[in-house]
Amino acid sequence: MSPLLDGLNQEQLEAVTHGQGPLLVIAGAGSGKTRVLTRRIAYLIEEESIHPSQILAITFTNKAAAEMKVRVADLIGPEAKGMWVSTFHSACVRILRSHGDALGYGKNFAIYDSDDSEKLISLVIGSLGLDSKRFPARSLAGQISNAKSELVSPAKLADRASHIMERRVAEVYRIYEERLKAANAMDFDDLIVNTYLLFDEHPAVLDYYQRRFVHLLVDEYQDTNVAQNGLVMALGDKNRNVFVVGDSDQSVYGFRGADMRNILEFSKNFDDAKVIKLEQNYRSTQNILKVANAIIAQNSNRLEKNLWSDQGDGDKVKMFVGSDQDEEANFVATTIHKENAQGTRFGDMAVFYRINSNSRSIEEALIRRAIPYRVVGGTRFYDRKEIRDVVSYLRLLVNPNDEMSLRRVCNTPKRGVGDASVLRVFEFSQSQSLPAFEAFRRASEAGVSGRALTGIASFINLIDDLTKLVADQTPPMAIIEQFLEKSGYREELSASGQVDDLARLDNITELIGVASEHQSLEEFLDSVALVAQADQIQDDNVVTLMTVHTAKGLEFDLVFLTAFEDGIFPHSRSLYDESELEEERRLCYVAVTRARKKLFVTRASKRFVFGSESASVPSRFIDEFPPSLIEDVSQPKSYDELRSRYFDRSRSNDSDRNSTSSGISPTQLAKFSQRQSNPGPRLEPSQVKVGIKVVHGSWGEGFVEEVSGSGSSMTAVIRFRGLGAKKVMISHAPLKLA
DNA sequence: CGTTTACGTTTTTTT
DNA sequence: AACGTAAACG
Repeated sequence: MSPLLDGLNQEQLEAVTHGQGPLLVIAGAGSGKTRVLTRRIAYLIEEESIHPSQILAITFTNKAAAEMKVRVADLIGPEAKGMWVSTFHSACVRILRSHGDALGYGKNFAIYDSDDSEKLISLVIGSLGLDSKRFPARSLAGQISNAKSELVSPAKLADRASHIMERRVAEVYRIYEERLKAANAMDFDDLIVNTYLLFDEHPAVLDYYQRRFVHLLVDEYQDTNVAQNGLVMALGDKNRNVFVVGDSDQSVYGFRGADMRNILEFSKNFDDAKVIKLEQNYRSTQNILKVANAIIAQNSNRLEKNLWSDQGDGDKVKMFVGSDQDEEANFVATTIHKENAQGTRFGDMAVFYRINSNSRSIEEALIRRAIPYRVVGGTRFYDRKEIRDVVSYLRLLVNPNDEMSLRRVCNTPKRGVGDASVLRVFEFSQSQSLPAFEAFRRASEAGVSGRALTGIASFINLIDDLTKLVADQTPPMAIIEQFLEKSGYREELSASGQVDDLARLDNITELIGVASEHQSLEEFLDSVALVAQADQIQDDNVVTLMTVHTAKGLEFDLVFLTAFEDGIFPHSRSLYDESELEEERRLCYVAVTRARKKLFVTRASKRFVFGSESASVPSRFIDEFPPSLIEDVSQPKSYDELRSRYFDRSRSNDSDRNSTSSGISPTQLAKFSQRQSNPGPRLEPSQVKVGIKVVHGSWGEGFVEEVSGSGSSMTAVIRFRGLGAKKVMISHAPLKLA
């Protein structure tokens, strides 16, 4: 027997060796679906003589795609490189870059993220004279996105509208689409929708891809939306070799249009589809699984299945209630510390929360205990102002009519181009049907004069100069360098001398580092546009903090599920809608099933929400945990524990920070965690000696005054100029030799 | 045109 | 509490 099939159970084997035709794999949490997918691909190539280029595999994140490629290559060798393994969005970009012109888009179209599209929608709302209170951009962006993900065009939405408000939404949608097209830009949803339309309207293109992709494999099928499902159906229509894997119990993206029906009705779309259920869990202890099963059993809208494991019972789920969020966070940090002392790697522990804002108190507690961690998600690196500025410039060099980028940077750095002038230029562009950049060139005709006109002229010169570099195929990293010099952007930041601005320069340096890994500007920009939060996860032995959504697909020995309170988890917006509550419950199921060995569920009796303190009620889901599988660990059990709590508190209060009560300032926190997420060349613990001069990424130069501990837990007291002495963890802090 | 100030809004979750 | 936008001032 081929080694490809070693160690597979009966169902896994059946899935991997499935012949032709559609197959639905219902894969419970931890049932080895990644394994099945990779083996399946390898099997197709090795045993069924399918060429790698004939395979299209869709994963949920770019990181998962990269990993899958590596795993398949491990099995069958480097020829796996020719496969398309990517997310829906990446695959669509690839298709649209080569065939999107058939839809009237240039090949150099820009990709708008949700920020860009919300701002553009906001402009449209303004241009229609609508009241931004009654028509919030955010809400409209959501409605438009939902329409798109269900393949509803502006015209259809207008037809369907029964109320004046809805007609307005449809109108905004229509004009938004026009503006996108004029800017030669697509938003995230367009990438999917336009690929769908491309196939729908151009049978020859569809035919080409149908012939090319003999086998389709799609992971996380429960999280596909109508448009994505339509794409799969279209592509798979010819060969019908559609292999989808999913678990409707883990569908947690309903809010962005994901539709469980795609998986529930797969067998209707393909009436000859074979269905295989994977129910043996290889990940968690029995107790954890029993809890998970009990929770998800409360949902009515689901396919029955029962996960089982032949592993031992393991620990009970430990519950902790703190008096407030700090006590809760302290418990988490203390427990992590203890578990680490007993041999669990930091990298095998994770802290989950329902909403990003809950990371704050946890971070503070971890910093106090000098525990290395990384926050995944939250404010993304690519959402930082300086990064967006640079990226906008780069986008303009590829597509000068990218309206949102033009608006963002035509006065960055300051050139005296104010709102009024920008408005004139864009009105001129629209009234004369001129491409946006052309309107900038003819700004004087648009009625711009004086300082603003000079500013625009120098802006255009800058873009023209930089565009020449692109034409000469200058590497992206060199283009950024040139931009920083010629535009005066670097000078503006370094001249200000503000700590924040220096941190921004660091971020840009980091962006240059990422850019250096890319050959062409276009390719670099595509990768920037499509990074997922989960793509930032890397294995370097630190505790991972993230939302439950981001944690989907991951696993850890030890998991903390925090802020488990009604209104937070389940979220207050879903309390009164049964189907939304079911989605929250699935989310809870996802959280619980991430844990291999130990699960801690924590909450606080009161917590700060919107800056004021409010009482918290335990999550209603707690009642669904089988009582016999819960252990309450709230009461401090030993003198040691009491003492360590006291110790933590007092230390947090008498720190030498000159800031106010609440400990760590948000900007410090941001810098700290951002540093975590992007490790650069660091100072080795062994290099640190009392008396040496070092440079800290955010705090500048300082002298080492004291050193204690060793290896990864080594700490030093460093005196920074103007800031006093700080205690830092060497392996954790952004330190370099001065 | 740009900076400062006041007020209102925010927190679901993300490609 | 923190951030962004709208209004007021220089």
